[in-house]
Amino acid sequence: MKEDQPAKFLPHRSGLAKVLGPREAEIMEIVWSQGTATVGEVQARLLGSQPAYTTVMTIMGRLVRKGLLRRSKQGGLYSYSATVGRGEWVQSMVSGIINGLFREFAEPALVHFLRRLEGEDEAILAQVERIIKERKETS
Amino acid sequence: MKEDQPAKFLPHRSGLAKVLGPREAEIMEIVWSQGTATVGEVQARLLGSQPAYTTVMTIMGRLVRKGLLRRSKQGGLYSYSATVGRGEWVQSMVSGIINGLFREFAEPALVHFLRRLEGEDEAILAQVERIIKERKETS
DNA sequence: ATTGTTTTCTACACTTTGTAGCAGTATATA
DNA sequence: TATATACTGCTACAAAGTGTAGAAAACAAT
Repeated sequence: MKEDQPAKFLPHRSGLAKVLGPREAEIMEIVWSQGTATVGEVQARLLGSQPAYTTVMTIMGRLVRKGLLRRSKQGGLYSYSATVGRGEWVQSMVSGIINGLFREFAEPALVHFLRRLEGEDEAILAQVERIIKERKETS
Repeated sequence: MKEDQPAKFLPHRSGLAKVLGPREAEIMEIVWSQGTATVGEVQARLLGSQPAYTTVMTIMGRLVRKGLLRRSKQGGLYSYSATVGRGEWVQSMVSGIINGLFREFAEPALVHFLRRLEGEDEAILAQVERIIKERKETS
């Protein structure tokens, strides 16, 4: 699994907007849900505050530049699709952030993780136990 | 412990510049190391690319606005000091990021955390074991 | 009071993101 | 084929955050 190391993480925002602009996030969600989409289709799905067609195009162009979308001519007009699946992308984004955190703030990060761990449910604690056990046997 | 929820986290930068501007970070480090500092003192310590006095002042003023510094008149000129200690600030900053991560991406965050855990040293694993044991006894 | 330092205020550049217009090209349909 | 419609490329602008610094006002020390 690649670790994408997103440019920024904004803890106070919600969803993917923690990492992308709110519009960018909205558009990625639409493309992921459709698998493939044209600018027009995306615009049509932006029900609430529907931005101009060209606005959607600009943003999608930027997403291509950022490597999140790819596009190919499909009978005269472009068809956009995500370069990686949503789950995969989220996982590598999250991993990148955690690694960035540990790279410089390992101790406080661990402190907080462990504190959170105390509140996790049984199944997860069991999994953690298993990891530790395996490590013991290996070393 | 408060959780400050920093506005942004930039995994690719180093040190506090992951959360503050590079200059802002540099200045905070100086203030933390001195305990208390004037604009002039901070400027004097910015050895490499020494910015103008007023540049330092602008940045320190912004840090006051952000709540990281506080200042008080000390015989005619301002004396700046951090509102919280470095360790404390780092801890709450890191906690805020991790919480922000878990709030929406709990599963991938946990996945990655556990994967990291496999590489941690004995002492930490022992600590994790203890946490789990305590939890078992409590419930 | 004159000089030198500090502070306040203001300004500007650059980047990212959201916004959109205009002009040109391609498609479709009469 | 000609014209309407849709799409694309390019350009532009605003707002926020950050780094930069000057001008002018306030203040301290001699």
